Amino acid sequence: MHRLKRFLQQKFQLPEKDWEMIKEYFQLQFFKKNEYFVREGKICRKLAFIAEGVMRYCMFREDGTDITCFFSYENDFAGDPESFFSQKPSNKNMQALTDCALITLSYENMQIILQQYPQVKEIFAAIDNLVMTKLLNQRTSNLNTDADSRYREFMKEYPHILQRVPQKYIASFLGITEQSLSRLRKNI
Amino acid sequence: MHRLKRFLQQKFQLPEKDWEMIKEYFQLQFFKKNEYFVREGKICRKLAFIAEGVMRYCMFREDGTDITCFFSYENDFAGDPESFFSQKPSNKNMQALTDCALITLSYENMQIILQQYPQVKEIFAAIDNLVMTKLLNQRTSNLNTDADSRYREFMKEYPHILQRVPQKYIASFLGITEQSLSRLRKNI
DNA sequence: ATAATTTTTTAACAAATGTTAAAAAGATTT
DNA sequence: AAATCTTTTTAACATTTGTTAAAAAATTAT
Repeated sequence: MHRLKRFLQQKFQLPEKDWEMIKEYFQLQFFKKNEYFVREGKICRKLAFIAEGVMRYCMFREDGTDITCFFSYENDFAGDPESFFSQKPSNKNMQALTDCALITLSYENMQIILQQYPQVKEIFAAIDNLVMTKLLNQRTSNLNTDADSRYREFMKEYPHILQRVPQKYIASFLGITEQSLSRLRKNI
Repeated sequence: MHRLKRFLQQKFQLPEKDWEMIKEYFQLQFFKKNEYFVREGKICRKLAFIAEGVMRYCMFREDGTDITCFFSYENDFAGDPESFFSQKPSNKNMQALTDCALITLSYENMQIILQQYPQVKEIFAAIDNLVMTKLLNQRTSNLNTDADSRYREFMKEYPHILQRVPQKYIASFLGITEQSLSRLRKNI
């Protein structure tokens, strides 16, 4: 819990007393490696702050290929905003790649917070912006270069993830096969 | 102007009287084909609603390659949110690909609206969500398939854009060269 | 209309990545 | 510790995409 508090205070100057008011609406939940936090076809009923662990946002194509859209780890958010805010079934999955500690907020509790403590709306909006910016930059960074450069950039940008997740997921994130990734790693 | 009004009313149920109050803060601006709305290194001082035209969000690599991150057209938004909200220089460009009619909102005017008409905040937040969702799905759709499938998916998803912009931009959006795109188009 | 510029196509060859299959290495369970 | 399962590497060959250069087609400017 303490991690979320520190994050909100440092990044968004959430006042101590506001934290005291809203903290009871959050719940600390643990997910084992490979468990799913969001499932295709089901409604995403909670958003989460990742206190500990690495997760991936992924899709499964009809032909069986498994695509990692992106990774999230400590101090980032998890969940499918599209499904969460609309409370309609998600078309994506979010999976824990390590044992994870998530601080979750249910849809109902979010409603309560927004109604009772409207000053917190600004923070929710700021988080939205943060996530949007992350998405914008991610799309940007790995386009139009060969797999080798993409992997080098990945190593620079996400050194923390590199050690903690199987290469197959990194490969699918980069848009190549695990064999290709293994091959290009030889030349580095 | 009328297009923005209709959009906000239909999508977000903006009340007529709210529109009457805020409309004076927007400005109708025209951009000629190939002109830039956002420039790398400059602060994005306005956000825009695209009333007419097609734009692209792009980057120029040091090696001279020109990357199209994505396209936007009628009823979508334009501008670099990261630069706009932080009022720091942008690292991206937004270029008109056809003659465009934009309904713009300056940073100063946004501040005024948010202060004087706080009920509009919800709509701004909803727009943020809309943009985020678009970004999420875009990242998702064109990963881990060959260029041919990506192009076919692009045709399905963005039939409007197809006819209106040079193929080289579509190629750079798909992550291939214009020659490769031309080649695969032969087989369709 | 003509000229100039930009965009699209074509082709031959090079380089990168996919596919398949198998072995090796590493991790996890019994 | 052994057995099982998962991940990573390797290799040969096929396919896709990039590169270079040039011509053709389309668009824009004079």
